[in-house]
Amino acid sequence: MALAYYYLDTLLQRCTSFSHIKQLHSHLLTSGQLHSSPTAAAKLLDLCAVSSAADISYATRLFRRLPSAPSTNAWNALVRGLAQSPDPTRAISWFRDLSRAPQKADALSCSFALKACARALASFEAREIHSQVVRLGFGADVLLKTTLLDVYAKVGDLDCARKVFDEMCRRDIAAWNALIAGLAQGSRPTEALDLFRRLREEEGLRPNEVTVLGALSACSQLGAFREGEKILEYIMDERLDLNVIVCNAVIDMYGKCGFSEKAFGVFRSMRCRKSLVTWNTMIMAFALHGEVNKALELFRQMREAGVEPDDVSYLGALCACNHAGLVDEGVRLFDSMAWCGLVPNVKHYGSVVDLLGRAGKVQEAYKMISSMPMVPDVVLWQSLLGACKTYGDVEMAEVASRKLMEMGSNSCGDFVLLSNVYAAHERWDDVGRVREAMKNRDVKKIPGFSYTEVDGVIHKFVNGDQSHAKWHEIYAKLDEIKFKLKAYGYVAKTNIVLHDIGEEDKENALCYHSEKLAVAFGLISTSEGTPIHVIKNLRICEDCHVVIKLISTIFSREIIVRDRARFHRFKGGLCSCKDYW
DNA sequence: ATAGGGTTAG
Repeated sequence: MALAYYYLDTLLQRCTSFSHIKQLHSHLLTSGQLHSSPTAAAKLLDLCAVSSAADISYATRLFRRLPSAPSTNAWNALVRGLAQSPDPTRAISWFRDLSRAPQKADALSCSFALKACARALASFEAREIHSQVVRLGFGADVLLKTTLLDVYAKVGDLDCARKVFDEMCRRDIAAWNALIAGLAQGSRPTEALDLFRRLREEEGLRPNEVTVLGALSACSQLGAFREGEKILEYIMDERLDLNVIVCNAVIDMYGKCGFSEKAFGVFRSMRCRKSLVTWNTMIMAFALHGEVNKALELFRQMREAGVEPDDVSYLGALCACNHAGLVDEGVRLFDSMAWCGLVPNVKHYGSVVDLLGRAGKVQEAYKMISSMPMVPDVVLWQSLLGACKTYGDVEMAEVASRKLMEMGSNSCGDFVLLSNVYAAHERWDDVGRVREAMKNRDVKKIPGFSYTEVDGVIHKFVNGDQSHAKWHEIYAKLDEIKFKLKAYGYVAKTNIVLHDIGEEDKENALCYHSEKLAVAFGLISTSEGTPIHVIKNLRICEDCHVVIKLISTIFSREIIVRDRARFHRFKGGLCSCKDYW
């Protein structure tokens, strides 16, 4: 007997395991419904392809044995299921088959196929489907356009995403959200925030949870805490703080802007249930600030709160140990991952190698790299090389450098480190050889920059920068600083500068590092006693670290510097990193 | 009978 549709729907809902699906399949087969009703067939396919009990290979077999030509719905079930499967590229080829089939692709087919492109990072295919969307006459579909925009952003083609956005004749909040989030995730946070401002000022649309997430992520990257706090005010006004993901983003924003205590305040007082990500974000925030004990305490507490740590939690805890030089604790944590059934990934290895290397255990770090079950990446060898520089290990430095060359790394920093190791041993011929190799290769130098915010305006500096409107005053301040430092017995640490320039030039090269310019600018343009926040894209250099410590005493200022890896909080001549970084 | 936007990571 054929099942009535409402009865079929009930059955479909109750299918929670694969054996249920098979039972239903055989029932539809014996009752003849699979043949007589395309709807029933499509529904069964959908169940096989996308439900919790899904089995995509069963779905494809079922599809191929369909008695009559599959309906568009049947195709869609497959494309959707494949788009969510481990190999989303298969969805794209099924979509191509659909385009050649007598049944036409509809807007949904396109949407699912585009999702697959996003997951597979297939930008060429996304373009292809885009043109098909237009040809099929779905060019004005707001939902499809939003998907399209989102896909372009996710495959890294932000300019295309922007173009789709600009061409939309009607934009609702989701379209804005897609672009704001896309820009934030694509490391273009300034544009994301511009768009967020425009949305509020021009369009009269109300930002929702998703909007503020994109904007907060942009603030985290920029270290823009004033903007971040304004967004937090809006969140509280609109009661968006009932959403745990929003709370996580706020915690992250405070953490990345240098306020671990404020982050913890949000963590403690949030009105919704904490998720795994909440704990991980807070642990990482403490780690970033070098507050090991707080990070490890939270790591312990999360279990008591019934939240099992995952690989990201462990990474946060390892990172905390790394920033504090807790070697034994770090190694112990790393080893204990297996007890929880967690498999360390390259980042866990990276963290431990760095931890061992910084502590001077260069051999052990090397052993760790050699014993890794996956291919060590550039970052790992760079950590080892950095350790070799600190501890003057020439042989190991050569090993690491050779690996880096083999891997095609031609970043300036790698050469400079090796050259410094040789220089420390006064092996000038080798130094010259490295310099020669740098000239012969097309060495990439990442320009260092720092910036600081004053009255809502971001002031950015590069090394030796003279483009700022107030550069004369800034350099005058640095001269004053230089003079005062002498009284404290300061001598420039010129050993970290390349060796083919004169001693005085070396001192000058150091003297005008971007972070010093930013700090000097902070000193002359903010009132006494207010903290100065600086963000830097690279790691802070030894000389700047010494100088800024002294500045914090001489001028009684708290100076907070976020470098590539962590925060340095300078106060009263000391730094929160305890000179270990 | 199925569509768009989302947090943590060396």
